Amino acid sequence: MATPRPGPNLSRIATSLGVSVATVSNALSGKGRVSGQLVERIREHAAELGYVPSQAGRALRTGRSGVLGLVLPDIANPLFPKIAQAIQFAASAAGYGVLIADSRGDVAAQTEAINRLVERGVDGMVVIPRRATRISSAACPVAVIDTPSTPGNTVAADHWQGGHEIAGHLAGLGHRRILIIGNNQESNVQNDRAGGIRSGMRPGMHSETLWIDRLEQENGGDCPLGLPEKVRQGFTAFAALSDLQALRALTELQQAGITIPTDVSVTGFDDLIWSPVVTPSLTTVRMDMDRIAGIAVSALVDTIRTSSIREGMLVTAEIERVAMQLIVRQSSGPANPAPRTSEMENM
Amino acid sequence: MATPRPGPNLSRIATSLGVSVATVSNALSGKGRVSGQLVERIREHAAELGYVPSQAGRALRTGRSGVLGLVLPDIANPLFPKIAQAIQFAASAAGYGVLIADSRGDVAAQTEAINRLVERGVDGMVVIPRRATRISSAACPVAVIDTPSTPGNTVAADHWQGGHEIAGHLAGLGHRRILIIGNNQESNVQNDRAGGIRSGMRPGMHSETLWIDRLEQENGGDCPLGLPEKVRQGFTAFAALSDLQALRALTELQQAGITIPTDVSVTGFDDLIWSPVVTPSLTTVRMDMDRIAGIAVSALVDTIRTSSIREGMLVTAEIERVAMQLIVRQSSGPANPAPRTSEMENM
DNA sequence: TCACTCTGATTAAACGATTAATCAGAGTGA
DNA sequence: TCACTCTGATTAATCGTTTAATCAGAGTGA
Repeated sequence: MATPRPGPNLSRIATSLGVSVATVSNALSGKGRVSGQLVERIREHAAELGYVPSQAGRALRTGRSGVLGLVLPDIANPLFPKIAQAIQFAASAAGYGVLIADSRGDVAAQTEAINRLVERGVDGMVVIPRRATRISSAACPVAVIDTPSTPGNTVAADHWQGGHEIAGHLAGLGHRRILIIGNNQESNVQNDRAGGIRSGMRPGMHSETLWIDRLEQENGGDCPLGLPEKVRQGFTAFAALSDLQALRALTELQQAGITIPTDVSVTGFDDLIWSPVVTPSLTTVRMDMDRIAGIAVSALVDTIRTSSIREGMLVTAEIERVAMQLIVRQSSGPANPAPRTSEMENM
Repeated sequence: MATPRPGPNLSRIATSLGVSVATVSNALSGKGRVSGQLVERIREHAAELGYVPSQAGRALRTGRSGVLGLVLPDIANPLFPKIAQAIQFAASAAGYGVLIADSRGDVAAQTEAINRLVERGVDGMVVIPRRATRISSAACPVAVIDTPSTPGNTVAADHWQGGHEIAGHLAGLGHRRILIIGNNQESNVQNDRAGGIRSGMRPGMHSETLWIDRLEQENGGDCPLGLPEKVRQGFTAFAALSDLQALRALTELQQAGITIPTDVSVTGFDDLIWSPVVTPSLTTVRMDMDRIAGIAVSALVDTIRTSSIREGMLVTAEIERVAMQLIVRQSSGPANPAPRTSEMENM
């Protein structure tokens, strides 16, 4: 039943060198008062013994676990791999581990997931909220990554500016009628992106917004978006608020015999995994996840280090919006004043 | 500097009820000898005080952290969300937390990531290896999810059978010439899938395999696959070994004016997020990740519970292959004996 | 010489849980 | 009455680390 931890502990190093555990601890941590040469001897011996400090022992004493929680209520979002990777990388660099928690999309279960993380003793957590969920009850510092317009947001991509980039790109190509395609009207992120597109349009340009969630509520899931009809109405550019919707638009248009980018242009957001490999490759806007994660994690870690009492508080960072970068590929091109409507058949 | 853990501990409950901590511990864990009514009183009082056991204290004493590691060397794989979700869900149900670790695709960094997890004191870990990486050095039980043909595999989808399903489906639709499209010739998973397809073909059928990694090595990344040429050569079905490749094939064919499924059929693997929403929606084969994760985690947890000494061992499960399920959608249809090659132009 | 400071180390007390060992008392059988 | 068992509880040790408090000894100034 006894499961002794393998490897040496402070006590073994201490007796082996004929000093006290406190001295070994001080030597390794650089605190307290230990003579220079003894520090060296201890460090050397610890290294050759392959000493690894016990997280459990340390956590028990200090009250800090060295672990951050990552809450992803919308784990189905294909952005997840990038987010998780970036957060984990940043946390790892700061000496923290990352405990993941998702709630299968369920909104109520989000609180449950957060509580579980707190029970596990995370020192803080990074939350990417599904909607504008209020994170307040957590008993630890919380960094929120959503969009700058969300109250309580710590840091996020500047989705508005990203939309602005898209609009500028399309305007420069001569597009005048733009269809914005989103899939969740409640989403702060998507609304900011759409707002950015609209604000970036030049005089004489016109836009309309198609919300897929509403469309599917009426017509059932995975229904056609009716984009060929929109082409007939004179739209020459389709600006999706996520690459997934861009892909949906792209394939629906292609299937209807509409050629991209000759006939119409399609753009997306996020530069997801498939964007470079589909034909035509997708013009999109990328967020610098590494930088965002770095800022969020370092702000979180700072708060953890300075806050003496374990309290639930929203972390703030100096830089709170990170610019998005336009990636021009092959799905966007000069506006065609008269797309060949002959070939268009609604499937 | 002192950061007292919030909330009550065993000692507070004990003094508050006038009993000893040992009794409280016994009452809550159900071990030892405590009278029925005292157990009830203690449980009640603990509940109303909102007692949450300290993982650190428990971990220090028992040598068990209650945390599993999840190693995903190929985090760019879009399967990741499903895997992570399934593993986390299964682990959570078994009372474990999940610590993630990835190595940015770097093979050497995989060992590093594993070591970090061990240092953090995980009780065991689930590894999805990139290639046939030998996992042996870890100082804890390891469950491997790859493919049944990998030596040391714990549990996995029956990729071979999945390929068999695809081949049967295409054969039933009258296809005779199938192009298999993979992107990594080293991958055990992809080779099993391809092998399954070949073994499921009926007499008179012919297949060829296109490895994208080799093609890109010659022609540069994101190069066209040259599929229209293959159509001209008489291939009527394109069986990709992953939905990402299927998507690449689908869009390349559509762009060349080839209609799916009228002219040719395209199938994939994994039922990734975009498969139902592209046009035409993708016929694919899905693995039961929840079941696989459930089996892996419960086998892992069993091993952890029974192995008295902390040792590195490969976990085995009773069921080691889980059937894949064919999802027929709109990208596959009856073979067209003479696809209209007139419209085909190589981009 | 005495009081004082400074350095370099040690002692010992936590942190919170688990658990083997112990113990008081009641009941039982001879 | 004595020895024994059984029950229901307590005592105390332990896991590994951190850190405040203490201490011995050397150096210093008066």
